Amino acid sequence: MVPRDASATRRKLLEAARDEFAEHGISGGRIDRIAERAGVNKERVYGHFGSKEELFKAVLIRVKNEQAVSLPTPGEDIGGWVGRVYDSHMDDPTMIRLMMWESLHYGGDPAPYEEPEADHYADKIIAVARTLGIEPDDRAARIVMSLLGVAAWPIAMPQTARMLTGRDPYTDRESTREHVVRMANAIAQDIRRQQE
Amino acid sequence: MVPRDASATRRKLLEAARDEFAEHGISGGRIDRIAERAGVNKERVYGHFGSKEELFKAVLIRVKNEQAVSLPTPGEDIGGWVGRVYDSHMDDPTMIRLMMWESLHYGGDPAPYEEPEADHYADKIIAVARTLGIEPDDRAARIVMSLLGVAAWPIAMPQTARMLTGRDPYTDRESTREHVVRMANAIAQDIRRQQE
DNA sequence: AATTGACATCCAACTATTTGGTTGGTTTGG
DNA sequence: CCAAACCAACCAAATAGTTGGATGTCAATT
Repeated sequence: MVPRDASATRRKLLEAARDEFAEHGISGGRIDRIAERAGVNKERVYGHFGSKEELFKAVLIRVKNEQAVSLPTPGEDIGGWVGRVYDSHMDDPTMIRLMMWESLHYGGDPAPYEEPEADHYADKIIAVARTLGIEPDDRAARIVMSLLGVAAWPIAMPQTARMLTGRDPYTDRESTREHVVRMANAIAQDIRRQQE
Repeated sequence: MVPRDASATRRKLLEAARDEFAEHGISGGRIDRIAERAGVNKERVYGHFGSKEELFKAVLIRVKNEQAVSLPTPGEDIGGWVGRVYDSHMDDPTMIRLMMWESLHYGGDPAPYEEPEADHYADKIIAVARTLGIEPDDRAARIVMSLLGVAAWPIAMPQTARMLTGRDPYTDRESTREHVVRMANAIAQDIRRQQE
């Protein structure tokens, strides 16, 4: 029923596509290169996924699921958590790049595969809310969003960072990290203070 | 010496290219469409700019200069300023999209045209530093970067925002705005407190 | 004032190449 | 022997970039 391990081919294609799309986006990504990277014939892309667009979606779904587990979990120390998130993006910007391509491709509209129920971040929201002593509601969700943004922004927009600070955010990694942690702590501090 | 107003053609091309690239990026942007949008022959793109890549750079340079003047100037009220920045991006995401395409295209490396001297944000850094009572140095620059990030993040990453909050950041504009302003004030508050 | 030469602007049509997607046949495991 | 997986070769459409000639503008010349 499953001759010649098709699922392995599928996985190799997904990984190759993940790298290719992270680098070049959906318009710039080349099916030929993906097939070559995967060591598989080009036709297999269409056999498994149907089209370039569908392959792109499949990559995003897979990567988002992976990210749900690979992203550090927040503890008592909000700044420390945001620092770890910063580190993980810095070590491997694949995720951040894919999400930027996704955003640019689908614009403000929901991506066709998005299910609102699939909240990969629910545990993060709960953990942050507990640490901050607030309810895990919309407000907490938005705070998590902004904390993730504070960590990702200098990596997502290195040109802006460079123009503002005059330094390269990659060679200047340590001090950027310290700054990011401080911003996160400032936000956490402010929420805590409002609780009183 | 300048028959048949070439500079007008050039300007029309730049504006058409700005819109096209903001929508589709450099790989997805089509020279034919740009020429058509501008109401000009395709060859004029090459006459004026040489290549697609050069046209993209020309657009970025132009847009960054425009942004330097169109971006609100910070006053006493940091939150209010960040709120206005949020509004301007929300009303017209062209700038934010172009900078995302730029970042993805050139990666961490400096874009070939970047001049470190051209600090379009110097006045913003000075104004923010004054309001916060700190020196207009690296630290102040990084703070401005993060404040701009806080304003732009929900617009740059609507998918993330939606997945986290379960709401559409575009229809949910007002409360997102309030949140962004609060984050900015939290950061400002924290800096001020440290001054004591 | 009219003519003309020089030159820059502009365009329709063309080209070489790339690219997403397809097809027809071959291999492989059950 | 059958169905699914696989592949080499192929195709039509799209696309960045080019070419050769036409058209408009200015300035020098008559």
